[in-house]
Amino acid sequence: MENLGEWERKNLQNELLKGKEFARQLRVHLNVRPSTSSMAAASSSSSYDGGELLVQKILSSYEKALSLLSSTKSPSSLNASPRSEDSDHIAQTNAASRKRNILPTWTLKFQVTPGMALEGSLDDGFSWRKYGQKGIFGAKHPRGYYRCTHRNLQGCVATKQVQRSDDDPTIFKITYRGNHTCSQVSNLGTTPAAPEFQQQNRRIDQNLVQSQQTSPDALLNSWASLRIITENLDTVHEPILFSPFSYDPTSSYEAADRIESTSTVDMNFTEFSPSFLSTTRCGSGVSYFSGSSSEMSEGFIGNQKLELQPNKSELPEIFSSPTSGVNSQTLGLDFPSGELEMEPSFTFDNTTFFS
DNA sequence: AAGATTTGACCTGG
DNA sequence: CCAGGTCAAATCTT
Repeated sequence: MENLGEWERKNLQNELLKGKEFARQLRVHLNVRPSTSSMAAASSSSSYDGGELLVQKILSSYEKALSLLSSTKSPSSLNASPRSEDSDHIAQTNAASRKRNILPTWTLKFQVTPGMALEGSLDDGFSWRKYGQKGIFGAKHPRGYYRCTHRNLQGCVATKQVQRSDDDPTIFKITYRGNHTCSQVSNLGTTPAAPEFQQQNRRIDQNLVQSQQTSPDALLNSWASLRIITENLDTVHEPILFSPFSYDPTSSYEAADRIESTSTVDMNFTEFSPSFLSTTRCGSGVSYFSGSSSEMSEGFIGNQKLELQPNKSELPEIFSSPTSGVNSQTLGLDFPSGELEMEPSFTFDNTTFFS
């Protein structure tokens, strides 16, 4: 029985402030972007402006979230979602169930390729501990329930549910609930990932390192692309930022006005497991994504391309632990300047996911 | 031995 | 009452 209300709120506020600050820094970086400025000024101006625009949106989102947060005192103020109005009348006798209502939720979809293992719970960079599995009415496959490993130690409330798709068994729907509030950041090679996955991790990490060291494009190729599908995004209508996993502990929270909205990210993983993301273990948040609302129907639809324009020096700062300068150690993702266009082509090689 | 997973029981909201 | 979510004892793994 934890009473995380105040604690949660504090954390949220802290992270929002951090995120805001980082966004500010990003803006500075964007404004003084050195290398590509002169030569590529003309060619990249549009994307550059887009970056500035993104920063502004991010900042305004943070402002909004912070003001929402500070305008109220009680933890229940987090329940600023549209649906909260419905639940306002609900008796607040049960903190747990109430907490359930206030946690931001979003959904990813993964497509796996048969043959390879699916250990690590589709390792998304966080360490999860399975606490339940249940058959779901009308679903062929059971749903797995995971919570953050550091739940007890750090009170991290993040949970996720993993369910294999009925129609396409290679597709997994992963629903994340709550942002990570734990602060552990692991280093390369010391990830608490699923043991049987570690050999694979090592290999992949090496690939990653090589990708980083050789060319950012290689990494991008590894990333392939991903596609975002959003669902139930009732309040947000413009794409802001997508980080598929746990890159960015500092920009991870969904804005308060978006709590309970759900976005779906579809991605295939080809030959490159996201386990390389284990370098950012349990930061303070998983991804933050939003997108224009689009109906969510079958498979991979409603593709919405996200354009990221990370700079070499900028991204690690965003996509790393907020607590310290572990950038180079965490991901060190070197994105080339310019557009990063993602489509679903990651492929998981896991089959024992629901063993 | 400690931590993770499994699994049936229990709890809660609709 | 039922489906979904969580708990916790038993079991497994390292």
